[in-house]
Amino acid sequence: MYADAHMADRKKPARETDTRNRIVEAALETLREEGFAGTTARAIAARGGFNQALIFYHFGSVAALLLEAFRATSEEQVAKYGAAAAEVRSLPDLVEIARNLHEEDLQTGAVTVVTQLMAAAASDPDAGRVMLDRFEGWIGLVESALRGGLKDHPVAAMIPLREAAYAICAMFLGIELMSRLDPERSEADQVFAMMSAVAQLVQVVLPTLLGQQPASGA
Amino acid sequence: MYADAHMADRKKPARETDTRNRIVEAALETLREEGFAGTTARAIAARGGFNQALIFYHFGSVAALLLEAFRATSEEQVAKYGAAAAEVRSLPDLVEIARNLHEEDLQTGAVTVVTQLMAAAASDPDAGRVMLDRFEGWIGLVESALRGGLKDHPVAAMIPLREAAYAICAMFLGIELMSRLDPERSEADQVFAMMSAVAQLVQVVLPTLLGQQPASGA
DNA sequence: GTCTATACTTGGATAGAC
DNA sequence: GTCTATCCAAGTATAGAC
Repeated sequence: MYADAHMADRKKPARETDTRNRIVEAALETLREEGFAGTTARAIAARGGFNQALIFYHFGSVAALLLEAFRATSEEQVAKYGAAAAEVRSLPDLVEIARNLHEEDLQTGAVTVVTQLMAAAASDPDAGRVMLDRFEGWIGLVESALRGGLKDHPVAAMIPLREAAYAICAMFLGIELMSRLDPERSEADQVFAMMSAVAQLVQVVLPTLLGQQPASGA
Repeated sequence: MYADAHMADRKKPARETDTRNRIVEAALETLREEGFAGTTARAIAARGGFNQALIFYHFGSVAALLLEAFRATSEEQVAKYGAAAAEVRSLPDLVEIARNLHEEDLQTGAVTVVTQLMAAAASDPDAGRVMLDRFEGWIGLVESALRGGLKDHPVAAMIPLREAAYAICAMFLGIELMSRLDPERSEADQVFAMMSAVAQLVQVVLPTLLGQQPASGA
């Protein structure tokens, strides 16, 4: 057995081992560039410029490393976008955040990593459950953004926001999944424009028709 | 070189070789059950009860087989749901179709196959382009269903239906991707219920508010 | 903790008999 | 057109030196 250094590292709050982070970074990068199928121990090590054996010493297996990598990137992203989500006061605000995240993903592939790992986890029930658990952070983020955006808006009472958030997250993952396949990535922009139009419609037109003030924000 | 039997088989309209179909079926089944990572030549052959070498004789490579399998399942599904889509006269109709397709996917995994192949194609530009091309059939199907469902409906003129169809397809793929990870698959049902509510809202309430008759159907 | 070397396994692909 | 046998490349993982 190896030294079990990959277990319960949370005890060392100060100065997480540098190497672990390097490995996680290299894993994410590989996932982004090569896809799940190409994310092997050798490929990760080559990209990170360290030894392949380190992966097993620190994480025990490639699969365990990938789950850990997902946790890391997920926490980071949720923290990053959570602040923005808390500021959402209208649906167009939310669409704007989504558009930014999409724009960022074109560069960093942060969401691509999620879709790759989700697809991979489809054949591994244990990994699947872990992934889903950790994805809750995203759904919760969108749900609270919806609550912020639809404050005092009549539709907030008409549809379950948790499910709406789920659907929105799903749509976002699907868009990344599809748009990755297009080298030009031309269509996603128009899709976000369409969503903007819908958001405007719901935010402004609908309340007016109901004889209310349009909800604030926008 | 092998006999190039995998090229240009379209010339033989009558009685496509039996074996090819068996192989394609086995490939789809494997993709469904084992995921992309587990879909190897050996696994496919074992599942289909034929020899591994046949894959290379008939298709040249595993990757080529998978693209062909996607074409087959895609055409079949589009044909199957295209009829239903043509009958769509309201948004709730469309949601109902989506719900049925989801229900079917729980059994047959037809959509799971798509998500698996899309994720896999993310790291192969050529395959990606082919996948996207062939996925157009789905987008077109949803778009024409939208046109049918929103006939004489005011929002049809307010949002680009092509983009809306794209987003709906993306959402559907995302839902399958996510719900696959949950052994109970409990949440998707509620998500479809939510979409039903939204569809009703758009279909009935909105036109009424605008002083029109609600669009027919529903 | 990190490196070298290597054991072991699996997968893609082909040759050649039938 | 199908099967057996096999080659070779690539993957996971570990042992053991440093």
